[in-house]
Amino acid sequence: METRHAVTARTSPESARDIPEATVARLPIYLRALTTLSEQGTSTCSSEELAAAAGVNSAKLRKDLSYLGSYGTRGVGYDTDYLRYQIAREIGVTQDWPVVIVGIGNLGQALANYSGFRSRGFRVVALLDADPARHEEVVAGIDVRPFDHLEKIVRDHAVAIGVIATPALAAQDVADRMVAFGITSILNFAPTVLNVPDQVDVRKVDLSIELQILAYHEQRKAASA
Amino acid sequence: METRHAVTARTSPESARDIPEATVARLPIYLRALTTLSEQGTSTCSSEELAAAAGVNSAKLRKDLSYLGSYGTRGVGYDTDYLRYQIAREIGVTQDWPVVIVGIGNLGQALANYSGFRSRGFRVVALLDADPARHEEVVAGIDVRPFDHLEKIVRDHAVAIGVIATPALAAQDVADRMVAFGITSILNFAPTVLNVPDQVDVRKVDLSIELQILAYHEQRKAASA
DNA sequence: CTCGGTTTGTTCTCGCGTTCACAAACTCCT
DNA sequence: AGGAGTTTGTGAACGCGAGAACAAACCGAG
Ligand SMILES: NC(=O)c1ccc[n+]([C@@H]2O[C@H](COP(=O)([O-])OP(=O)(O)OC[C@H]3O[C@@H](n4cnc5c(N)ncnc54)[C@H](O)[C@@H]3O)[C@@H](O)[C@H]2O)c1
Ligand SMILES: NC(=O)c1ccc[n+]([C@@H]2O[C@H](COP(=O)([O-])OP(=O)(O)OC[C@H]3O[C@@H](n4cnc5c(N)ncnc54)[C@H](O)[C@@H]3O)[C@@H](O)[C@H]2O)c1
Repeated sequence: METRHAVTARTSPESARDIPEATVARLPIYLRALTTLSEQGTSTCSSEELAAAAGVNSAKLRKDLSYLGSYGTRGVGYDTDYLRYQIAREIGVTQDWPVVIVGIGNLGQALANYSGFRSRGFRVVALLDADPARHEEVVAGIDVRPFDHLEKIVRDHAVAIGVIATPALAAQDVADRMVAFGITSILNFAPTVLNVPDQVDVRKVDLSIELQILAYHEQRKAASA
Repeated sequence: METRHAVTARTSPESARDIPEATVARLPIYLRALTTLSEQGTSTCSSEELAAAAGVNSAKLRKDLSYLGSYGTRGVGYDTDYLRYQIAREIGVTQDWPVVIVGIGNLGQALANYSGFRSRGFRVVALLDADPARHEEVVAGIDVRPFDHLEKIVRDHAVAIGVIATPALAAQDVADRMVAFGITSILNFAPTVLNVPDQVDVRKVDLSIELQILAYHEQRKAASA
């Protein structure tokens, strides 16, 4: 897990509760589980059912939800759609967030083509690549544009979230410019450590690391056989 | 993070140490940092340098490394290549792991084309897809084959690790078959919770969840401004 | 050989996260 | 209305992880 703990309480009157980071990481899972349940026609669910759908302990689920408020009914459970809305609101995905993707190679194209973002609160407003040869292309109905356009795009669309899918060597530079132009959250797919100011959030997705963790346990299993 | 804690000590004579899960998750980062340092010609590095390259606290790094053994020299630091080898050996990536990818759509193709796996201890031995229309295709020099071939492939290549890049609805079924045929580690990209037996490890990569976590913090920043 | 400077390995403490267990609260049936 | 059954919300206990701090160990100069 990232070295990031409970968000320090900000001095705003509303939404005073600060939610533990571990809980924040699970809220999207609950949201997805609730959506599935809702689509299956379940209008009410107990913490036990929802926990099973989300793959967690029911006590943990209840404690997590208790940070948001008291949205259940004892003896009954939770109203599926109501809870779903409350979680979506807490996460902040009741409205769409504009997102820009930089590096439209193998991975960047797959991301651009992914329909799941839109339905989960995100909208890809631009695809950027440094390679002029790519600027002819249209991916997922969106023009691939030069990286230089980043500043204008961030300004015009009030983009706060950027996705980096460039080679590792370019990633730090891309991140620096994103930060300079006002992006404050970065999702990084390049296998490299990004240095950014404190107020900028970075989350990384590193497939090789995931596989290596699996390999470690796999080796363990083999050794004990 | 997954609900998975320190691996219970297995009763094997060798490699008796069991490494905390949090440390296991960081070892690949150290490995990558060491590779970078080595390529830059650094033959020795202190815990401070390596920690900076890996983006962690130096005390944490030293504690992590101490689980592997005592591979440093006080007053000097660590031999880059020697430590790199020791970590690779501990993770189990001194030899290649055969991997099969199921679901060769947008994402599966990007994964198949990704060269970083090979260099980090993994070898894609097969690409499988249920759609007959794809069986004509060759992706990254590998034939796309029918999903039915899974059993034979797992047997022939002794595959222990499987990657799921199918739609969410198909993922559980794919996982069930993988497990039935002997796969014991799964990397899941489909946005769904997989139910598998205890002895099977599952790690998930869910981009929407990552973005939603960023959105939450982003909303917080906006609220405090 | 000794001493000062450097860096590791480890101990200790603190805080977060998970889980248990139960009182409070609600529904439904009689 | 009352009681049995159900389920939430939370207090408390416990274990793991993070980081500070320091003694032990090593190097090199003199
Ligand atoms: N493909 C995968 O499945 C996969 C898996 C794991 C990690 N990754 C990582 O994701 C990143 C992208 O992988 P990929 O396979 O798509 O690589 P790729 O080479 O196919 O694409 C990289 C793209 O980034 C562009 N680019 C390079 N420098 C740039 C810059 N400074 N600014 C803007 N654009 C720039 C290139 O023109 C290219 O289009 C890499 O860091 C890779 O290690 C990819
Ligand atoms: N593309 C992305 O960037 C992205 C991002 C996040 C998550 N995901 C997830 O990754 C998964 C794949 O995404 P995608 O964009 O590549 O989808 P896709 O539709 O392009 O590809 C899915 C592939 O799986 C194959 N398939 C379907 N059922 C199968 C089965 N039972 N057995 C074997 N193969 C089967 C299909 O034929 C298709 O080729 C989805 O679950 C998606 O939600 C993708």
